[in-house]
Amino acid sequence: MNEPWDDIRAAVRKAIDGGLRSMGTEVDYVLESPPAGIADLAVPCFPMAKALRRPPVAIAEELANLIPAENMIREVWADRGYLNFRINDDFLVKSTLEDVLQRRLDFGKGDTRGKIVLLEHTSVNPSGPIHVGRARNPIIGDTLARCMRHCGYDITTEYYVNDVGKQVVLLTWGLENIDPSEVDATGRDKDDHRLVGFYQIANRRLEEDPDVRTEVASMLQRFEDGDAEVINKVRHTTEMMLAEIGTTLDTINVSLDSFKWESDFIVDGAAKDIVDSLTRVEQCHEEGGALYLDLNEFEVHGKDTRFFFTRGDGTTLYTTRDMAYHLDKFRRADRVIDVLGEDQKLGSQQLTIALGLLGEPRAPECLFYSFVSLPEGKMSTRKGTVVYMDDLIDEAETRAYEEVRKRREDLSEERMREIARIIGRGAIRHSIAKVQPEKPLVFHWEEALNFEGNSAPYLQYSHARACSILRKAGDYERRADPDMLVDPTERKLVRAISRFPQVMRDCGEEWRINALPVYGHELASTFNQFYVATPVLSSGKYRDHRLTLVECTMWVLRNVLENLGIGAPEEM
RNA sequence: GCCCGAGUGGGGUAGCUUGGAUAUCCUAAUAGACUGCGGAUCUAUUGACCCGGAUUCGAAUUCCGGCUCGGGCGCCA
Repeated sequence: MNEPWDDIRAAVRKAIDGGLRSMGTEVDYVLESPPAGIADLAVPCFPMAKALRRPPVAIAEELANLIPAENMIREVWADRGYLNFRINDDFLVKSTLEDVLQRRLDFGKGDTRGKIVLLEHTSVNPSGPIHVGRARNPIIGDTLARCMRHCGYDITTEYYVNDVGKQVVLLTWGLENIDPSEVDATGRDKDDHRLVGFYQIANRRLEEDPDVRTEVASMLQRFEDGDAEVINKVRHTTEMMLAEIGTTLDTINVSLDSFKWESDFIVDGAAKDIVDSLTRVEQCHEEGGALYLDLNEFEVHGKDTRFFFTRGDGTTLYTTRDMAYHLDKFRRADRVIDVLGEDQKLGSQQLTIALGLLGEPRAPECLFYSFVSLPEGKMSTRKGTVVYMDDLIDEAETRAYEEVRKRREDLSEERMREIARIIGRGAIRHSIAKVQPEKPLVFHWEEALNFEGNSAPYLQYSHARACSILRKAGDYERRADPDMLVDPTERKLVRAISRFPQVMRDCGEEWRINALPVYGHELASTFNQFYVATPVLSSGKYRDHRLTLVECTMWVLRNVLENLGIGAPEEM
């Protein structure tokens, strides 16, 4: 699908190529979008100077004289070594608006790719409620999945359920051995919040009491030996936790397409197969019964270059099972994407190298994010120094409710609650999605729950305002006549709309999802400028055209919100 | 100690992949606009590229060296 700007850029390139040919050369050049206001498109002529052995200023001037201002090009001029273009707005207005009217939420959608993508995200340990330290994972993962889907990829999202290992086993032990009266019951009435108290106490016992250590170790051993009783008990605990985590994720509009259980790779022998294969690799060595690969030649190391894949007792390790999981993923998909916390970087490198040694040519594509921390430091479920997602969501909804009640006394209680839910939840997703994943993020209540400026409510409000105009307008004829949309604010708005497809490509192809909130704010802001400057309903012969522009804006705003996983209420 | 990230106005943030013209936007502060199609709005002003070198006609962007912060360096997950 060709978007308006693709056609424009192609036409401009053709004209430049023609100009260069008349000069008797075919040098490479970059066609860039200069800072707003200077020009629409520009070619810096400095890099050509060497090849043409002429000063950049002269090159730009000669090219400007050689290229005619016709068709899509309205004006060509040279400025201090730049070749500048002003493009024909009329074409942009007509093609953009017609495109949006016709495709609505499919505007900017890419052609279907033949490839299947498996995107793993969230995969948090099911040992406690999800907290905001990990909040970036589901939000980044789900937003990326939405954007890539919009770009035409066939995406399946998957949660890898960590039901093997000390954490869940310890929790299961705690549920059986800790007297419920010992557990602090101040938490909320939700299983994950109830269970986490057992987990914290169990951790303390484990540190203090050697007998507990022995008991838990024996449970772990039985689990790894495939003891059905232990496995089922642990699975039961995990299922309880997972269901509640799912409920939390659901409130912020995140749903996973599938769940893969780590223990499956023990039960079906895939983890053992990995061990057998790795044993035959030349880098494999043994120490005290434990097996490891020496990754010296790959320059990947922690304390040393050894990467252990079994314990001395022959049981497998997390990364060993993760290898089995990745081979399974590669069987199911063409591309495998993992959204991971930055603490997984080393493990992920080791995993990729080990897979390579087994003859797997593909590697997972990883998106790492840094953790959200509190002003006083890192969050820890074990230590109880956390802000839970459920609490953050509640707080956001409460604050949103107060705002709605202030403004909309006419609405029913139920409707106010409903709108407050959409606004509060959206604000959380937006505040996380707008920051580049690798940037450190310190959690502040006021910032996460900011409803002004560059925030979800600002986008939602602009959308609701557009809906309101369209509601009041009733029937109108959809028209996209450039001669009737000549006001600078109208032209600016059309330009903002026309950029959406490019932004979506940036999000889906380059994984720059934070570009979407940035763009959304620009679009909403441009719409608000148009709104104060230009009457719509009472604008006589312009009415239909302006309503068409409002409708197109509404579709694109909704499209932005949809790809961010944020609700778009028609009133608020 | 070694490895990997991040440092942009008072606070937050975009731009960095592919060097280019006047560094984006929010917030804050100050001053203003509107009986309007919804004021969760709009306009104006103030204010920043961690430090030092190098490459270049040109560096927030590339390279080298520091500093500060986060993460990693388990026969944990």
